Amino acid sequence: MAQKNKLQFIILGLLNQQPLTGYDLTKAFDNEIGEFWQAQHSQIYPQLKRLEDQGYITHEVTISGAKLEKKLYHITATGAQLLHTWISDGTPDLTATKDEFILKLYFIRTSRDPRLVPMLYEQRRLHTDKLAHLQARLKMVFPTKASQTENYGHYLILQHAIGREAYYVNWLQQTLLAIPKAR
Amino acid sequence: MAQKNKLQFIILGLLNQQPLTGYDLTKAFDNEIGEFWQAQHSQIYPQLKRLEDQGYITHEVTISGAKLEKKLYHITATGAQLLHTWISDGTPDLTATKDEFILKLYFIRTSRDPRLVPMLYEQRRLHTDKLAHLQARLKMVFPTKASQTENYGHYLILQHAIGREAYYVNWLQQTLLAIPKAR
DNA sequence: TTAAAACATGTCATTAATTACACGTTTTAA
DNA sequence: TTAAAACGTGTAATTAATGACATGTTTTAA
Repeated sequence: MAQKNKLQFIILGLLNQQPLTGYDLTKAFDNEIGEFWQAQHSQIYPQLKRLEDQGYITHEVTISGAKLEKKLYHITATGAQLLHTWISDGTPDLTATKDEFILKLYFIRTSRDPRLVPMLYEQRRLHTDKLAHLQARLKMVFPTKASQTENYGHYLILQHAIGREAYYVNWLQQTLLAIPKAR
Repeated sequence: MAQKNKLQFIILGLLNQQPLTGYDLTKAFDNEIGEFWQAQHSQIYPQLKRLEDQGYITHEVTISGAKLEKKLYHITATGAQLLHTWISDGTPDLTATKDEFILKLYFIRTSRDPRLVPMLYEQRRLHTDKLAHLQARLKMVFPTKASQTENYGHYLILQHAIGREAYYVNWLQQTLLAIPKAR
């Protein structure tokens, strides 16, 4: 079942909150949703066309300034229904995380491999930075209890991502400590 | 830089351990390496041809039984060099995990959404099963201290995957407990 | 002995995704 | 005032990946 085109559901999910242009949707992937999903505008515009052909969204043209045409997309009732169905349906496939570092590690045969320790150091630095970044985001996006309740799912996944990174950093640390001091 | 064709490196990594046929490589994705990376034979055979065209591998034909031809692939010196370079090079891109459940969660706005609790239960069941599966694998594949040392990288990533799943299950559990009892 | 399962190797069609190409408008700051 | 940055919408070429199509051999177990 391939990647099952999740982009269509992300677009529907975002349009379900408010009408947006293709450009707005593209920006959304640079901001919050970009933390855990990526898409380029070259993928978004054709997908908008397909969703509209299928009747899941519609658009109205608005003029910005003197003549710049913007297409503001709205979700339709059937689109909202499709979104609801997707969320309600089971999610039984735990997609294996394609982590390139983990893949490389698989080919390291012994703890004496000189490439191992530098690899672990690099990853510890990267994941420590990522953790700090996510913690800063949580503080910025959800500063109050009320804000957490207002957008509960988003709050949960940010929290989850922080916990995941914290685990990753901790595992790297423990692994570094467990490696015999060479020679 | 797209997906950067990691399959080629996986093939090189496996051939670096011992000569294998396309079929053997396909099987490897059903077993150990399949825990964290997927590939079908329809992707593997063309990739073998490309790697051979580029001089990174060669093959010899052997006859199995009366006339069944098997192509046994070997890594070349330049292939081994390419593999080494890939492993030694930095791995600075932390690929965002495309977890469909997390994506759905993003669109859940409040803790009273009736879809939320069933979703969390399903994921808890799935990740609990996955955790048990990985723990069983660890016991089976690495029963002794010696076996862990013999294939250290593989041991590390299995351990890592177990820790990751344990964290996931724990987070789901905590999240379920934190949700107000409705109504 | 015979049928199913496993072994073995390929191609083709389609979809998903990235990068690059392409064009034009509006706003903002030097 | 003018140039850069941001806004805004598309297409084309290429690559990666899946699922289906296609064919044949060998081994194993009923």
